[in-house]
Amino acid sequence: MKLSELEAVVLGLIAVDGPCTAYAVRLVLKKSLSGTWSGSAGAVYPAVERLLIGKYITATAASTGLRRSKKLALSSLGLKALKQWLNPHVSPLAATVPSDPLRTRLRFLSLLTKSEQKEFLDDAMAKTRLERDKIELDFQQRTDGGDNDFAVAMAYGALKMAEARVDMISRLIDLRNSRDAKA
Amino acid sequence: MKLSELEAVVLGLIAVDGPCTAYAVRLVLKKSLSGTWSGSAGAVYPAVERLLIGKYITATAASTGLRRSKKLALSSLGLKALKQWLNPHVSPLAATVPSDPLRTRLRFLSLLTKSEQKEFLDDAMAKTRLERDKIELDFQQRTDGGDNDFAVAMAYGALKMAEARVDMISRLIDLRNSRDAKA
DNA sequence: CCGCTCATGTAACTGGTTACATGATTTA
DNA sequence: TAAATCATGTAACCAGTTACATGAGCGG
Repeated sequence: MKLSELEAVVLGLIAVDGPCTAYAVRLVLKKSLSGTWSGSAGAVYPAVERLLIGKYITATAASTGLRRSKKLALSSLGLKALKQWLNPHVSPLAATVPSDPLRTRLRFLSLLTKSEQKEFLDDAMAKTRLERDKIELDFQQRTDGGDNDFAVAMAYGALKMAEARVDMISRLIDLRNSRDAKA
Repeated sequence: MKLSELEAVVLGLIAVDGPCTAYAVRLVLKKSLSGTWSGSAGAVYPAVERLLIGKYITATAASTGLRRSKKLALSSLGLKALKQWLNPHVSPLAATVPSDPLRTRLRFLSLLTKSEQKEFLDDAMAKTRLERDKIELDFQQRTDGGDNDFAVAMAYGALKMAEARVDMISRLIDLRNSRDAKA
């Protein structure tokens, strides 16, 4: 009854995006802006298999012509498991600040020379800005497109997070510039 | 020459915190505010072993009395590997917005009843606020304590990220409250 | 002397990655 | 008709988790 993060997301997608194929789930994961979800076959199909074994979902053959295909649907047990997973008591990890590989790397920047540090920070600035712009666009589209509150909130959260990263880098660059100016 | 995220962090800690024991590294990971790093023996010791095999670090026996202990030190090869790891070209993942288990869960909130949703959001609000306060304190301490720029920047980034999460939740709550008021 | 912390490890398990494989269908 | 995409899967590999084990030193 304890779902992995991927299992839960797959189950959740089957639940909210209606009965669908495993492939459809894969595509959603692949296209998600966050790089966390690879949506690789080697991850998704075994996860679906486990969900089937656990009776969290049911599969019905739905072949269009000769092409084999399975439509996956949520079971009542699956809904129960999902609600469990959503229970904050069960997933305390949802409370702690997520780790950020970029932030992690800052810790070790002192190992680089001054010019290497500058290079790193300039690159990070450019990339985080780019990312923020991409997400801002997505947020705008969802807002204008009248997506449901939750989807908009997710986009908003992602945007704020992207802005946090830009802030972090630009503040560091400014700080170092002012230090250099003084010296 | 391709380091896992954990291997790189272990290597980096050995590099910046001077020669130290594997246990010392474990403690740093355990105490880190972000829940990503468990610092479990089963992860750290094998990682150290791999770094030793790869000649990224060297070990010298440093037993105090009868207690066995190994001091780990960075090698020049290790420094090279770390610089590689810091190279943005090598770690593009550092550019994408990090995934957030809380944000992930928002996507599936529509499966809950209205009151369950409220419960979830209120709990999330309380917890993210608490987390933000904790991190704010840490940031203050580092600023006042004259920590180096990078450590302060990391704390700042973590704070901004915590604030982003609070924003995300509070905005969603407000939005739903105003919807309810209208209805 | 009992229990906690220091300090090291090991073994079983699990879940995700990479890469491969198959065959049907669509599109250029 | 060749290439891309739909749709399914499998197998080897790897790293991290959980849990266990050992033994020295230290504080109450």
